[in-house]
Amino acid sequence: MKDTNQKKRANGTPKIVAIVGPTASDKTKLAIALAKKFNGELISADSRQIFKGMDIGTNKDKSYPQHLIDIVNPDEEFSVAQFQKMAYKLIGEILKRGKLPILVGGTGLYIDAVLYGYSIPPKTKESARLRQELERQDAQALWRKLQKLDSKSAVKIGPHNKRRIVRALEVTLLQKMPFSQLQNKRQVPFQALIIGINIPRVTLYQAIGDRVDAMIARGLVGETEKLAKKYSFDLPSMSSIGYKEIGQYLQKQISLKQAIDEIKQKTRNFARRQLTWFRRNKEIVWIENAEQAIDAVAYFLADQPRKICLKIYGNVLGVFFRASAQKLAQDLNLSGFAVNASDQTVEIVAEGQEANLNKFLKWCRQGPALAQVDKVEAQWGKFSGEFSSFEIR
RNA sequence: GGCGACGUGACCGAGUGGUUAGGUAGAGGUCUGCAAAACCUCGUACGGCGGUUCGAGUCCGCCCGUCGCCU
Repeated sequence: MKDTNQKKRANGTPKIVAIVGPTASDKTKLAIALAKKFNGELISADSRQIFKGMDIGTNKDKSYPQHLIDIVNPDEEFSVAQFQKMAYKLIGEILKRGKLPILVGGTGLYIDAVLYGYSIPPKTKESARLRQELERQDAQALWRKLQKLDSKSAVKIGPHNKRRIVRALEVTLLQKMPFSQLQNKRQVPFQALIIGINIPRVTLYQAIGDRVDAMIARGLVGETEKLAKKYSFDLPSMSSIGYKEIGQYLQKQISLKQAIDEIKQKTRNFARRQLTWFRRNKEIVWIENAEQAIDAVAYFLADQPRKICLKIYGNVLGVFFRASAQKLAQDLNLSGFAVNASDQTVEIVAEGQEANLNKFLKWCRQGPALAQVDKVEAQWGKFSGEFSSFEIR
């Protein structure tokens, strides 16, 4: 099984898997299981587990090797761009070893930067100086400036979000191009399966509470005390959830119980933001348990034909949707059919190679020129082989 | 039993006759070099019944409830 997978991997576009989900959703546990099963190596995509010495509070799992953990000291600067660069290097090396790279983590920006090839304007001496200068001014003034130079970004960011206003201005001024136009994606030399862990909200919140209690039991206070001897709580690393609150406790500003409650609260808020981030990515395959994840990866690696059932909402009738879909389906070697449903939607069943089905799905989200697609419901299933061609019904 | 205070949305909490206080939690969203960050949006409540008034969370009466004090 492993051998044939690797052979196939060696031929077509290289494949990688990403595991995403909110904090406390047991991403790492799942990733380890997948790594063992599919001969993979783990690359952590976690903006806090990069720090040495911050183990308990960031919930590191050191029972299995993971790349990009413990790579900088808490007082060192680190950025998405660095992460992206290191991750690309590792992915290349792991593929060369004939193994499956598995990106696992809850830092959505890090994941997307790698998966979608963000090209991030570089940091230079000028940019650093400019940023310092901008940071001294007040948000309102900066926003008005941004409005003039890049109104699109200004609208998107809003007048209060100073951090992002500053960055947008910095890039716009230095690159002499609006920030909103510089957000390019590069073609990425691999194909990714993104698995999202889906847990009911109440279960997740329960797990967060339990995990924080466990951190305390494992000595989060001691760990924080040790770190506090070397590092200031003003550092980004030290103001992470957990360390910040325990820091306040150590400085006698709040009680231990207050600190614990606060950590749980902040972690819940954080988990919610992570979910918002991942939910908007329609490529994510949401799974409920390890078996589903293993299935999804097996299909992905095996290049076995699969089936997908689509329901397309929007202005999709009388716009040559079915005809265009048929043409593409034929090009992609898919079989199945497209039909206008009675509820003003188009329904499509297609079977074929998963990669092609994904291309097809991507196209359906846009539709032909005249169509306006609001929503596409997709359901994956097992290949049946019942269709000999792709027809319009 | 008597006297007094109080009763505001999930929680905290302002408001004493005439727009939606606010905060927290919650939910939704934004996101391209700090992202465990930063920011945005949403939520019509005033214990019940009756009265006064053009108009009541805000005044009056009764009832219910909570708390305190007294007997």
